[in-house]
Amino acid sequence: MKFKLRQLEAFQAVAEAGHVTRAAKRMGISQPAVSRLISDFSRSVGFELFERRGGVLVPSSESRYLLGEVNRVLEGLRHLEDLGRDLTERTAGHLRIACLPGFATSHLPGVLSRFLHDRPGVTVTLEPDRPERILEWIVGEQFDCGITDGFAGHPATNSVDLEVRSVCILPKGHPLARRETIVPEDLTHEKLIHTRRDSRFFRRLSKAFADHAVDMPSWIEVRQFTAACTIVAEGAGASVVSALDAEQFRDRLVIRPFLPEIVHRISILRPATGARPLIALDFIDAFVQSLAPFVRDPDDLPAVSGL
Amino acid sequence: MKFKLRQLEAFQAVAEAGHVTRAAKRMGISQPAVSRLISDFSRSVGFELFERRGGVLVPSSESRYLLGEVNRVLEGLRHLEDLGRDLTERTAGHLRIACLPGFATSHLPGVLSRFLHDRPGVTVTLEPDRPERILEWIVGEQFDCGITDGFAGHPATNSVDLEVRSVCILPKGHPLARRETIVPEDLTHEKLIHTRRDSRFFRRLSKAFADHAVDMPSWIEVRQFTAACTIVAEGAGASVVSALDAEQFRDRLVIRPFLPEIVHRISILRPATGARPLIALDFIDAFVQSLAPFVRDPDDLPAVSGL
DNA sequence: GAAAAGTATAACATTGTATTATGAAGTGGT
DNA sequence: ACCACTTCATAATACAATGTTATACTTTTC
Repeated sequence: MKFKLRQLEAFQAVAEAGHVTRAAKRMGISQPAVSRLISDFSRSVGFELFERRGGVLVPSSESRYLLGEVNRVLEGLRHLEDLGRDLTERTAGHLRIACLPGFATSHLPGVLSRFLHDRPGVTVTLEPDRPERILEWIVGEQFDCGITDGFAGHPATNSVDLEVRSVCILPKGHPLARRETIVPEDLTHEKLIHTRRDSRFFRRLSKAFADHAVDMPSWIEVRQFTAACTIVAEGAGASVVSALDAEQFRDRLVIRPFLPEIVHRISILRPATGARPLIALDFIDAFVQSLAPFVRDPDDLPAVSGL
Repeated sequence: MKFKLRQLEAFQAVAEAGHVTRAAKRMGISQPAVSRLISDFSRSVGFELFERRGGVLVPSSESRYLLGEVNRVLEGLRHLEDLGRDLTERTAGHLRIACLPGFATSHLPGVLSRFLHDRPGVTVTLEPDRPERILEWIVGEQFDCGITDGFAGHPATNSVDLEVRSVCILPKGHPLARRETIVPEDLTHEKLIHTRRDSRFFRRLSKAFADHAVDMPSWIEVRQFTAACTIVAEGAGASVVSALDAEQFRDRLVIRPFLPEIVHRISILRPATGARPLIALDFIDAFVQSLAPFVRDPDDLPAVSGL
């Protein structure tokens, strides 16, 4: 005795409507179709489903028993279809993101909250850590998406790279703030805050000074751009940092373009093998878009589709 | 996006089996059929359901979300089918019985326990009351089945009547106990316990004495046969009662046939209009069968089918 | 690299689910 | 009690879903 879904729906509709005709109308099909569904169902269970009470059909004592269960099953199915739709539209699911600590506190929260706003069913795990651990996690498929920098490529990952512009930051009211753009020559007598000497960013910066044939000053060495921003915001020194990090301090310091252009390359990683959760691709796309104001060439953002 | 039941089943089967082929085997259909169900389902939800991991199919991160709900829905459906089967086989349902107080305590419990033994899903409401109330309840469709006596017929009810034999009961060791059968003449000098003078049974009994041209003695007037049985069982008097009630006291008194045959007519009622719960008809049938040893003509039990 | 296993696609048969047409049965008003 | 009206069931039939076998393609496995 195998129940057909359609029979259950017809059974429920008739039980609620009290008439075959009205049930048919509600289901959007013809009346004879409902008649047949009901009679087939009745034959398959072996007892009368309804009795007539002056015009209206009332569930028999047997089928009243069934009706409760039928309602539960059909409601479960409706939930299932909702969930299916949510997953299709990427408004449900789970997203695991590993990122550098800087992103977790500065840029990412805003992106995430906008991203989740239209996706009420989506939940997120956000794990800040060092680049090496991020790579491990992506390779091991513990996370759907990794945001890191200084990434040299790995066979078990796919990645998109973004080249974020760098800017010069100055304390408010600093004399150089009047300049439209800052060049190495302007900074020769400033107290310069910069990243560690073994970082790729430091090498690029010092090359810029060398190319301009000026000495590069040095005052404080920091590990993160955010630290440099904080110090400058306090009113001391000057620095060249990623436009992204500077943006968070926009109201506490002065931001000026720095020439020659120095880019800070960040990478967005995905496991090369395994599932490709669409929600993750959607997120990466949203993240890339959010960086548009800060990349070197905003008109040529990398495509996420091929990840 | 309307989910097909078969697609869900295939989805579940493949997720559990890890291979389309094995899922097909488990479902008892061909492999291409499952292939199509899966691909249709996948197209309807809009994302990949499975990814290959070295030969086995693993649910994608999206479909893992779905799988839990699918399992729940399908299990609910299986439950529903079980319930349908139980109702078909009349091993589930609810039975409302109204009966005379005598039945509720003596004969009925045994019948019910045997009836319910093979029907683990069936529940029963048993309500003992006076005949007038029983009729009311049946007419009002508050109960599926009424067991009463002195019933004169009612347009809103169907009934079967049973004529239960009467027997003479005597205290243990009573001189009359040696007789095979008892006739009115035997009782003329006994202390007779009988029902109320306005009862149909009393009139029949006194007519039996009159027909034999002997005086009918009178000692105690009771309302119920059970009361008469109890008194006789205590060792005092004699009585003529329904064989049914006497049976409950078989080990505490002596039972002898009484001639001429006096019958006690009991009626089993059902609402004429409204549902005909099959479980009720089954019960009535079982009840009638249980009375076979006590009716006047056991070979001619009334049919329940027409009720 | 070849054999084996697993899977997808195509062509077709069967069954389920819908349709319209129509007759039977029940309801309600004069 | 009759008649108009609504409601329901059945029949003939169209179409979609679901199953089949045959076969080619891909991936494992040795």
